[in-house]
Amino acid sequence: MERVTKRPAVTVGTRPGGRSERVVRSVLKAAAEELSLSGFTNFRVEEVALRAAVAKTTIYRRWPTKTDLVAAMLHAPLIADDATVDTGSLRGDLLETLRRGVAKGGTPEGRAAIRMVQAEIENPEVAELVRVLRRARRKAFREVVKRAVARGELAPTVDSNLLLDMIMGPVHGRMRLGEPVPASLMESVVDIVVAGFNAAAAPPRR
Amino acid sequence: MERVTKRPAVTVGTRPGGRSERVVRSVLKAAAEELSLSGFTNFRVEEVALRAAVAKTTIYRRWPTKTDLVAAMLHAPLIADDATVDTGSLRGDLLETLRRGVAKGGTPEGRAAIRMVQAEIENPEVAELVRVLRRARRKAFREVVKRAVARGELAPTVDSNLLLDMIMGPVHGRMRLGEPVPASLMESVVDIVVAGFNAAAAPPRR
DNA sequence: GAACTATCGCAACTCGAAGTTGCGTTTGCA
DNA sequence: TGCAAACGCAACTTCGAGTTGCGATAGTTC
Repeated sequence: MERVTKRPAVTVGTRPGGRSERVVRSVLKAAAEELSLSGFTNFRVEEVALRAAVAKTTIYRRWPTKTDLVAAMLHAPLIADDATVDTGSLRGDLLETLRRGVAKGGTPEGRAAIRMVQAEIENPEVAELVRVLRRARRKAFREVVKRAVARGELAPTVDSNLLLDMIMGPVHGRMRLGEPVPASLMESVVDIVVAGFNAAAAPPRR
Repeated sequence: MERVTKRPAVTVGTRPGGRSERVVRSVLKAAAEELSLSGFTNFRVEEVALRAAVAKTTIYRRWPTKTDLVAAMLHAPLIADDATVDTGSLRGDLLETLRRGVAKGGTPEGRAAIRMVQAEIENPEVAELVRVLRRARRKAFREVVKRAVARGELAPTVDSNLLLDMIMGPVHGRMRLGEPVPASLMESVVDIVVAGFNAAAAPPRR
């Protein structure tokens, strides 16, 4: 006479409305707060449960590990505003792209995200998240380059990924250390990179 | 009748020879192995003790925290080869600087170091370590720039720190994700940056 | 609006790794 | 040769991640 009552260990999401939605929202909000207060390393799931006024088990049933929770929390906002920038000029677009990146990485959440990614880069899910975000960003940026080429501001042969890395890379170090990134620095970087791409493309070096 | 036998909780290093030296060396070696095998997050002090055939307490008495141990292990090798590069040309010097940086960051220890720095950047000692290393690197690089200016390859007004960031930054992202950094990429970066600095310096933009 | 069950709350767990303590033993060094 | 610095060992504390079992609540379906 076996009682075969299915007891799902993990919340599956067949009941998305009402209470469940409230729980998810308040947990993610509390997670964001905890992340910006404590950073990833000192992020405590129990503290999130307290903030969200929710049982710790409820959290673990929906997000099996701390990393899952943080990743879920970061996913939406980070992937959201990949709306294409379009200011009308290459310089403007690059500056705007850079500004947005710095704005993202400059917030406590952004820095925490970078930290998490670093600390957990061996974690396949985190690595996959990084790949997804990067792919989205590179794809969006390809449009910027395409328009610049159409305007004659760039050679058609430019490597858009390299261009993106070259404007974002130099400021990443400062962002990672929590240092400010002044607007003048962003402008210098963009100007030098643009000049460099033009000069390197026009005369075939040497 | 108080017995005032001083029992120092932490090893102070008044006895640097013989056994102590052997202990320090084998622990640091074991720590390096463990770091490259497990990364910083999964780095277990007890495992280091086993590898080094040393008591766990011995480790803790000399390096009070896991971070201290890893930092000590990284300090020597990372700060070591800051011998000035001098190939005779700016392009060569930049390439060599970039190559060395990539070589450092490409090893398992290097990646682990980057990861540790990220994860523990709130830790004052780690932050200080980063500042020290960066200061040393920037100082060494200033010589490179000075010689290039003397040769007339750069304007005297260049910001050497910016130049360093602009060659190292773009490849850092790949290094952090454990991706390869092909030589062709390094050359592209250097060429574009050099061209950019020259072009941006000569005509005062606009 | 009644029943079915997904989801939640609660309390008490296990587990693993960091870091500690006390004491006896070895060994560098004066 | 002797004293204290440094080590070995074993048992301990602490803390946070993740688990388990069961009863209570509340979406959803008919």
